[in-house]
Amino acid sequence: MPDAEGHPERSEIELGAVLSALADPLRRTVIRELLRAEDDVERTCTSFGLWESKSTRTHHFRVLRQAGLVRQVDRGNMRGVTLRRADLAARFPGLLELIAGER
Amino acid sequence: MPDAEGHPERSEIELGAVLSALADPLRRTVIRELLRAEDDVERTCTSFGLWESKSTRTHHFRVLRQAGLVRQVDRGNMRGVTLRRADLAARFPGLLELIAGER
DNA sequence: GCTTAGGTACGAATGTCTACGTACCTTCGA
DNA sequence: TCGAAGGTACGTAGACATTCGTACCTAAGC
Repeated sequence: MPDAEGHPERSEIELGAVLSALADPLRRTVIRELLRAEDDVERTCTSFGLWESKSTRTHHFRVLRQAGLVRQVDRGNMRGVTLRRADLAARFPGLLELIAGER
Repeated sequence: MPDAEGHPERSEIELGAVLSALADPLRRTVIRELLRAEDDVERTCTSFGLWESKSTRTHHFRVLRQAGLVRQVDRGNMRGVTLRRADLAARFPGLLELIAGER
């Protein structure tokens, strides 16, 4: 279980990193998907639609994780992905609504 | 007066372009400066602090303009820079507050 | 007319992002 | 035990971003 780490604390989440992460349309799609689900559902990385290759996916989820947008828990076999809804709402109020409202 | 154009309409302002533009700390600084001023003050490009070279500045202001964040009017000699406050507030409510609240 | 200040355009160098293949790891199910 | 599924790590290739220098333009002031 290599680096399941790289999660910043709530107070360490930086606006620049968040905006950079959200600048990519693929990553915005992932966040929008997570926002659509009511509560903080845990999803697998593959469950978001099969665009791109495995390694590319890993890359994008690492960016999201390191920026503080999602949390990934190691389930051995797989990785549970959850949106850090409360942290983001507290740190950057209005941000998630902005993403949710796209398109 | 080369391309003083490249301003998207309000409805054409895309979230992706806006987020990309705001991902850069220099450009966020410019927007924050503009937000600090009460009304839609027209400022020159040079008035934001003298970081970097002239051509780099031009580049960053072009990104901001093409993303729809600022408006640049040709005053012959200089270029008046204004924040597209109303357009942004209408299209992406909460966005500007997010930028203003940084740091 | 000349100079200066504020800007743009273009090209080049450098750097960062994105995407991919390959190899490898871990668990679940046959 | 042997796949197969879900992921990571690493290296690499191509695309895009950032920065700069240089040349050029326009209006204002002398």
